[in-house]
Amino acid sequence: MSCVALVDANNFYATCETIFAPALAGRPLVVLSNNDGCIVARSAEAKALGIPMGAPIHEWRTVCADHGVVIRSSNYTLYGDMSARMLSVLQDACPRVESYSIDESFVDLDGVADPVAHARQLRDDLRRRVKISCGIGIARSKTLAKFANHLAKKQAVWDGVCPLGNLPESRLTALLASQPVNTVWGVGARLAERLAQDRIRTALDLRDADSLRIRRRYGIVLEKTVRELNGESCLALHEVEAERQMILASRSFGTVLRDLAPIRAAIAHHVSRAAEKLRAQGSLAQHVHVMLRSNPFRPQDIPFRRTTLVPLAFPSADTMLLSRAALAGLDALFQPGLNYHKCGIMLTALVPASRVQPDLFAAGDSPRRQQLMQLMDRVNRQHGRGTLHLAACDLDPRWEMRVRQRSPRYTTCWDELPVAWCD
DNA sequence: TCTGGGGTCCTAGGACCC
DNA sequence: TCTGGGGTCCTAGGACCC
Repeated sequence: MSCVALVDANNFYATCETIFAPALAGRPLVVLSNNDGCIVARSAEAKALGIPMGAPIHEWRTVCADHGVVIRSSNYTLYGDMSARMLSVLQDACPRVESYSIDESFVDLDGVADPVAHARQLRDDLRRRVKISCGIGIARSKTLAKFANHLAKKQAVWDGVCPLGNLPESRLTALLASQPVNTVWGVGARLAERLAQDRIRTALDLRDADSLRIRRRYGIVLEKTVRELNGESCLALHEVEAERQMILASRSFGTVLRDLAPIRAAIAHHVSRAAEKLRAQGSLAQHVHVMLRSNPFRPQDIPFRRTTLVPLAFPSADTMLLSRAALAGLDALFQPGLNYHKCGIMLTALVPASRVQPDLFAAGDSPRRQQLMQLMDRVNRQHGRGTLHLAACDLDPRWEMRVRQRSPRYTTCWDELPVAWCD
């Protein structure tokens, strides 16, 4: 792979919100995280108001009110569906595509006669067919393609497509020198701080650093980054999504909880979601971890943050069995008298269901229960998530998160289809 | 009042084995 | 006086990503 493109949607969640509500286009808009807590996406107009990524919304309510900012809860059903549409447009045009995140894909352009023309065509297709505008970076390695994409979005001169490979060396050097080291993929705030002590402050400094020294001081991951910045492709394109090594389901509560009952209902709910994912990838879990914690941002609360591991007697994907294990773990963790804020479960030590031999003595999931799980998954796929669920999930709804301003699920829910005209 | 969720990979250190 | 060395496996924690 010596020519790779990164296609990345601009303001993806914010754009999704405007596609079926065109009256919102051109207005400042922010999308909130789960539980309506933080700002996780902003339209260009909201960015122009100085509203930062990741800020808690309550600190920005006044600014939003003063400037008529539209506030939306996140609608992952809608974003997931728009993401699938983007991916299918890319796959129509390119044989080798890696879906890297909900709004980004790597595309192999090796052997394409005119990669820039190809990228421009892709960009037009996405705009026409999905109404999403993208930036595209093209380079010799994934890390450089990410860097190019960053430039394509940030600097208007590129008109959305930045091909690093076509530039004279002096221009590339100047571009790398113009960007701080933390704009490089894989360099976060912590690493940037440490690198600065070694006088590595720009992307160029990192590219020109001694890779052996980087390996000794920072590890093998950053060494690969350095080599990638030098145009050596070290990170392969992953066309098929790998099976998950762990499956996590957690949520903060809509309100502070002190009782065990609603937390038990939450855990049963999280196990159900995780077990569904587990069965979807054809795996069994051997360990269930349960997590329970207080709100770290409330200094008046007694800090609490604990995890417990419940090993299973045999690998399983049975919601009821996993749930029983998780609830036992929760009961062991729970202490009366504390304010709780979030709980979750994690399934680990996953093995492919096909590889587990049924043991004569240690029983596995019984065939009848496997059939029941298959039926449950089928019903929930056809009639909506949660149609068939454990009674334990219903016992106490006080844990449920806040979703005050979610837009309709325009593309995946019959009752919420957009109305084009009416009498 | 109010601060997300779901992943990956690497490393260090301890237990254990021969 | 003096107490090995190399390997594996597991876990916890840290850093990163979107």
